[in-house]
This record gives sequence, C-alpha cells and structure tokens, in this order.
Amino acid sequence: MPTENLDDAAKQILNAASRRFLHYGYGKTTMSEIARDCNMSTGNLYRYFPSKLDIAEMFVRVLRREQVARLRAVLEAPDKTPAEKLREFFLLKFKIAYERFHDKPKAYELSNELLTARPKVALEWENAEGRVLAEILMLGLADGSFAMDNAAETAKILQDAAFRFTSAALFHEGEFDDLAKELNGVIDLMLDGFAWRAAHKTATEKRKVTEMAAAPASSQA
Amino acid sequence: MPTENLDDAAKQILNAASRRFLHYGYGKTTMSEIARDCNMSTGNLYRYFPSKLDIAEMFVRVLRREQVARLRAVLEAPDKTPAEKLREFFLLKFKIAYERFHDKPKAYELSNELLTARPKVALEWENAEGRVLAEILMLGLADGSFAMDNAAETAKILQDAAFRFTSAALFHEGEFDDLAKELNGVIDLMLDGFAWRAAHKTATEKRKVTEMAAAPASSQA
DNA sequence: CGATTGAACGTTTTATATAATGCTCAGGAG
DNA sequence: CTCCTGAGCATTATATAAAACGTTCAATCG
Repeated sequence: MPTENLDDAAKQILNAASRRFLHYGYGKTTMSEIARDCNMSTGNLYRYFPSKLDIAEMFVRVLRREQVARLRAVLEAPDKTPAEKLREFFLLKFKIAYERFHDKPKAYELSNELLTARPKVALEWENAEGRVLAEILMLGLADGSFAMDNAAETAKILQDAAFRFTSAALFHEGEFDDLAKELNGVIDLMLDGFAWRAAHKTATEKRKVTEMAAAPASSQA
Repeated sequence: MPTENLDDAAKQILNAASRRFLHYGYGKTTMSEIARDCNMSTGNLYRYFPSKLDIAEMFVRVLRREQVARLRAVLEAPDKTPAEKLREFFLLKFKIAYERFHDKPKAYELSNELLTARPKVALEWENAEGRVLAEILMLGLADGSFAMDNAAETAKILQDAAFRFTSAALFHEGEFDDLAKELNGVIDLMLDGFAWRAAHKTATEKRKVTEMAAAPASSQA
C-alpha cells in the first residue's frame, strides 16, 4: 500500500528525503534541500505531501512494511512447527530492533521522533505484527499444539511479554547474546504455558482477576 | 541500611532535600536552599554527602526500600498459594509504578534522572525485587506447584516478561484497568507454564537455543 | 585544632538576540 | 486555466551573553 499508488514525483521526493534522513537525520534535513535534490521548489513539495512529517511517516511506513514482510516469511516457512515459528518470530523481531538501534542510529532516531509525534502509526504497526503473530497461534490451534480462547488477544499478551526485547528501551545494558538468552527463557515459558493449555482445554475457568486488581497494603509508612 | 547509620545532621539534610525534591523537582532544588532549610552553609552539606546527586540517591533508596518491603509482605502473607502470591507480586509492582508515574510526577522525574546518572542503582533495585520473587518461586518449588531449574534465573525471566507493566515506558497509552487486564493475561500464561513444568519435571531438555539466535532471512530487500 | 563558613572558580542553566526553517499563497509560466 | 515558483510570514532552532549553580578551600570560629 505505501509506495505503489504514489505519483512518480512523490516517489522521487520520498527517495531524496530518505537518503538525507538516513545520512543527516530528520532534524538536519531541510525542505529546501529535498526540493533542490528533486529540481523543484519547496512549494511544490506540498502538492505531494502535506508536511515534512508526512514524508517521514511514509519513510518509516516503508521500513516497517519490510519488517512485517520478514516476520510473515517466518509464518509461511514450511516444515516448521508452530512452536518453532513462534520462537523465530520473536527472535527475528528482537534482532531487527536490536540491529536497527545499534547499526542505524539515524533511522532509529527518526522512528522515535515520528512515533512521539504520531502515536497512531506505532499502534498500526503493532497491530500488523499482532496479526501475523495471531496467524502463527492459529496454526498451533489447528494442529492442537496450542490452546487459547482468542488468538488476537493472546497475541497481544505475547507481545506484552516480549516487550522488553522489542522496545529498544534498554538495549544499552546487556549484549545481544545475553538478551537473546533471556528472550528464549521467556519464550520457553510461553510455550510451556501453551503446552499445558493444550493438554487441559480449560484455559478460561481460572483467576478471579479484575476485581482484585487492587493489591494488599503493608507495614512500613 | 539507608537511613539508620546516618548522622542526625545527614538525616536533617535528607529530609529538607526530600521535601524540596518532591515539591519542585531535583533540578529546581538548589544546594543553598537545602543548606538554608538546615541552618547551615552549603560547604557543610559536603561533610555529609559527597554531592547533590548522592542526596538524591539516598532519597530514592529510601523510597525503593519501602517498595521492596511492600513486595516482601506479599511473599510473607499467610494462607495464599504461591501462584496467588506471584500474581499479587506483579499486580502490586504494576500498581506502585503506575501510581508513582501518575500521582507523583516529581518523584518519577527524580527517579529517572538518578537512574540515568547512576545505572547501578537501578540494577541493585531490580536485583532486590528479583530476590523476593525468587523466594516466591521457591515456595512453589517446595509445595510442588512450580518446577524450574534455577529460581534466580527464572525470576529474571519473569521480570522480563512483566517489563512492560513496570517500566513506565508507556503508561500514557491505556488506562489502569486495561493494562491490569493484560498483565493478568501474561501472568496466566506464566502460571500455566509452571503448571506444565510441574507436571512434566523436564523443564530443561528442550530448545536448541543460542546457536539459532540468528533467524531466517526472507524475500524483500 | 577540628568544625564550619562563604567567597571564588569553573560549569551548567537560562535569558536574549539572531539566523534558519516549515509552510503559504499571490503571482508568473506554459 | 493549470501547474509551479519563490519571496514572505510565523515558528523553531541556533548562537551568544548573563545569571545561577555545584563544588572547593583558605580563612574564621568556638
């Protein structure tokens, strides 16, 4: 959807902008520079994009679309169990996030700036990944290796559980291998949870839940 | 350990500083103000604390010590199963983080500033909580409701899985009840995982792991 | 003589002036 | 008439000056 139904001129603008975003960052790229790269005036840019931020949005849409495609390739791989696909899904997502953070600092910075200015884009992206993940879960439902009430909700829960490894919040502390090892530990627990649910088709009737969201107070002021 | 073996003057300084930190924030509190509150000179402050940042560190040490005590109270509660304690542990931790973020913005800001300047303090705190969590896990080991290879490592993994609900990274999106519901979903999966492991005492012999940390490439450039 | 002070130092923060940028639109080009 | 331009406007970022701050230590106090 992103680039295809785009005017040729729009593509040219997007390309010029992308190059500059990656080299110099979003803030250090000016509309005049982009216009000059495309042999047009600044005013003309606005016939194709409503604002600079919208160019950046299209830029990360393309990036993220590639990422989702890579994740979907995991889903579609033949000769792999749903459990293997689930593990690979998260390891790949982690690897993508880790490498972008470490190797492409400008792209990372741009993503951040956009995502604080346009939170909806982040949600869209999370949902797109969630849909792929839910499809993996449904493969497991189909062959009986997983069990759950609602694949979409469960996908969200798995995304929550892996959040630390995909959010770039603390990629400074800990090397790749250490973090990957911990992520594998989380996935082990997920998979054991599904194994249990598959063996006891009762995933629902437990927990008193929401009423007790408030937890006990204690000594100490 | 924090306040007890502290000079009276040091306690006075800490109190004055704490009040100002909470009202005006760390940055807007000056050493002269603290000194004036204590009827002493700025120079004299440095006989009790090496720097302003060390006063802040002691301040959050006290706060966090209270939090760990509250979490430990969950561990020590009678008439609760290990599974119930595990759930309450995380719900309480979430509640503490959520409320501090929403109701005490200055304390939250101070924590953040300190934790970026002194990352070791954050690790110490995480480890202290991890120890409480590991004790809950060992209760489960003792009564057979949990099974695992190493309580300390498993505690770390559970902390990772609950990271999203304790890191204040995205407390803006989503209300308390929605987030609590998702956290409960994560905990459900954890507990089912333990249930499976307790039923099949084989937690270890699975996964090819670390060698395959690299995931498959795909189509798309 | 040890405990305390507060002026002085280098640094950081804030306030101000200046330049550059994002975006618009009246007007020119085709 | 449509498409495009680029000077001009309001806003944002940068450079510069001034004030305030954290920290030190020679001088003072008890």
